[in-house]
Amino acid sequence: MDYIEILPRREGTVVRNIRSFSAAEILDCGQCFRWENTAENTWRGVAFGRVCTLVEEEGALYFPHASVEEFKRVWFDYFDFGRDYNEIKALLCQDKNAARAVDFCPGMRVLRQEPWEALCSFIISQNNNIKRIRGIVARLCEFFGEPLGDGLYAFPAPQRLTGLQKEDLEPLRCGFRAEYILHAAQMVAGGDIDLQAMYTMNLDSAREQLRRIRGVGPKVAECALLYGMGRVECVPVDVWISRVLERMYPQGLPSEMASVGGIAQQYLFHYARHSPAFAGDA
DNA sequence: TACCAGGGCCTTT
DNA sequence: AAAGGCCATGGT
Repeated sequence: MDYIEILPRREGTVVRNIRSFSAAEILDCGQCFRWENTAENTWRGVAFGRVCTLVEEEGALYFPHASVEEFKRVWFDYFDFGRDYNEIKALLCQDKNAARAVDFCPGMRVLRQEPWEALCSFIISQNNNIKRIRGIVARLCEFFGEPLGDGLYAFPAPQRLTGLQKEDLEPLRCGFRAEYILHAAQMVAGGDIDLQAMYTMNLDSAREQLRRIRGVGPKVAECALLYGMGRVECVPVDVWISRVLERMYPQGLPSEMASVGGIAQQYLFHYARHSPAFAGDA
């Protein structure tokens, strides 16, 4: 297990003995849409209604604006420090293909984002590219989220969006997704769907409930469960993963990986999109 | 069943 | 600079 050390600094918190962490791999891989590389080794983002600054140092991570208490309460779980990635990587690397992907991005992790933000973000993500998704999400937060200073905004709660008409979302320029967002907000705010319960409930029931939302198909439901509800056995299949499955796993992912299939998918997705080796190999 | 809407980014030409 | 491909879902 990674035993990370969490220590106060005069300003903020430093975390040492971190393995398996690369901010670029984690924050710029299409699993989240609100982090920016603001300076060398420095990233700034918003999650759980809080601004977070993160500096990658030699063998450590520095959170200049987070107290030890806030780190433990919010960011420890968000960055999934409670999970032993070394153990998972060891398991995945028994397979030759997965080992290549893990070697390509050994600092990858699956974030534990807020359920509503993940659901809403991945509704926006459908039939869309990462650049544009980031723009739409940014405008959604600017128009409807609580200001947090520094020109940053919280992700708007579903309650904030109920009662809006799709015309009200025109400034987001999200096209046909506007009515999907509003329908999702109504279902969640109205209690028709309990996102919190989806952390632990039967997986197929969760999938079924999510798919009652207009605009939520199998891919989006799987993304919401994986990135928003901590369901790491979920494997969203987009075109990239579909290529990976075709070429590397025509019989499907090995059953040994099933319990962490979503994490395996994260390595493989990044590998397929960015490795010249994958692109070059017909 | 097959096909298209919606729109902006990307790659190729 | 222009053209064409891409994308997840729902509706026709």
